[in-house]
Amino acid sequence: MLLPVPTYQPKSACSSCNLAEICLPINLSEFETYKLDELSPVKRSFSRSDYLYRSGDKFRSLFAIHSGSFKTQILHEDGREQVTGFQMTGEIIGLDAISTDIHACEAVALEDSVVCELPFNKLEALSREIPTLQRHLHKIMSREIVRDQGIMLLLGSMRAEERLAAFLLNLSQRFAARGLSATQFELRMSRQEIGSYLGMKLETVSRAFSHFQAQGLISVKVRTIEIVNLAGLQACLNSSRS
Amino acid sequence: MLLPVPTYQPKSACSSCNLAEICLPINLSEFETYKLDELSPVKRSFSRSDYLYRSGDKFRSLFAIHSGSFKTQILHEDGREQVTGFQMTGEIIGLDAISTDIHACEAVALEDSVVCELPFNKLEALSREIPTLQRHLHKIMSREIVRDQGIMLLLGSMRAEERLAAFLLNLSQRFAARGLSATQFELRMSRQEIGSYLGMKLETVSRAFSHFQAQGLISVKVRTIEIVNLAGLQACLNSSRS
DNA sequence: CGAGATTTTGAATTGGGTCAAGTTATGTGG
DNA sequence: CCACATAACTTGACCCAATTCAAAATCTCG
Repeated sequence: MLLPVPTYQPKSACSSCNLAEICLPINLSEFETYKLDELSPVKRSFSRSDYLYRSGDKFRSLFAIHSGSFKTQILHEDGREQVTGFQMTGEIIGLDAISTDIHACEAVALEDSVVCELPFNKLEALSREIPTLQRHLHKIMSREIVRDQGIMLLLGSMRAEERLAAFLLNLSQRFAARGLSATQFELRMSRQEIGSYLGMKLETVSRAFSHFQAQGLISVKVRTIEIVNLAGLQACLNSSRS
Repeated sequence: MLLPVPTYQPKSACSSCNLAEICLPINLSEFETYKLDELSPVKRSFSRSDYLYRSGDKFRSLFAIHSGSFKTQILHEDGREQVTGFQMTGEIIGLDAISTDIHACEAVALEDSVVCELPFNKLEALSREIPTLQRHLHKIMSREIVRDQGIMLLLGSMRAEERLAAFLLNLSQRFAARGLSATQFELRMSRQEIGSYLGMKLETVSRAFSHFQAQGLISVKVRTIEIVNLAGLQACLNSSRS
């Protein structure tokens, strides 16, 4: 299976980079990287508030975010909706649709973004040939499960300010992992969207921001955030009672 | 790849039954079923409150619940803990551990139970050979993601009684899928555990049960539940405002 | 520049949490 | 099998964090 293929230049700069998620690097041999081009991923561009997919759409592909960011949200019959995640460069979305072949949630661009479309049947075929890729895919899915369970913990047992602190610290880590500042960043989402994600009302989000600022933990100017006292913000989290 | 192997009697009655989850049936050819025996799954028994695995344990296997039921819960550093799910016969647990090779949560038997241990590296090897199994595994993982996101919706946007109604209706469906009564069942978990799962205090769970009973929706005798008015309970769910 | 959207802040309200007491179940040892 | 101890559950009264409603301030973008 491991035929040696000497020198190799990727046909598309994209195929490997997209599966090499920032937080979960994948190391492939040259031959495997070569095989990966069979995916022939297609890049697609989106403007702010464009839908990448909608609830009910037929599932064909996973999407690797090449640049920009998205939110995913589920819609309940009765109109209730909830943001289930914010995804940024290097992250994979669409995993929820594998289960039924229908997208269970919808993905909306939070800014101008580019995604790389990864046809799922090709991904499955390739991961049968490349065990490293197979394991990688499993880890990506499992990591999503762990992430979701972390949100369940947050929603089920934290108070409003703890949730926001956890949210900001998570963003901070993710920006840092991408080589951006861990302490200064621009929020791409509204208070309403943050609130939906964290299970609280937008007013509560706003108040929590103001309170953190008053405590000297952060500096807020609408969507521009600076974490002034990172340790202090972390301390917020550990101050639980129950 | 699809060599015909005529008549076949499963060596162990277990290998196929465990992957053929009740809610997600898998259809394999005889040869594939034969191959599946390479998993050589081992059955293990647990008494009530035994740990199947603990947080931090090295990951080696997934577990198919053969009989009985479990709860999974995550422990936060600060002592906070949250039940992330209740699993019953036919369901697979341990998916969270694939991500890091370390179990992120712990699984505790709610009653005397038997599980089937499925070594994950064998499962991966087999799913490279049996595309149907590969797809099945992906669907199982994806379904867990969808389930978790459903809980996020529940925790983030439902009121206490809606949560309990959703919980009871979910249990009802799962019992029905197993050929048991959809309207009469025994809870295997305490009020405390239900509360942890639903993000509310045990007193609130108890009050919600009492209120449903007062409304004539259910009949509660501690852990014995009868759903008297199923439609009424469903109506509870759709009575949202936001 | 101006209109609509987003955010902030205040005041009043309330759902669920907390604390506490009493009741009912469960399980163990005699 | 019963008695007792302990755990689990229910109910009440009070309280507080977060929601709701409202209005003003600020931002965004055509």
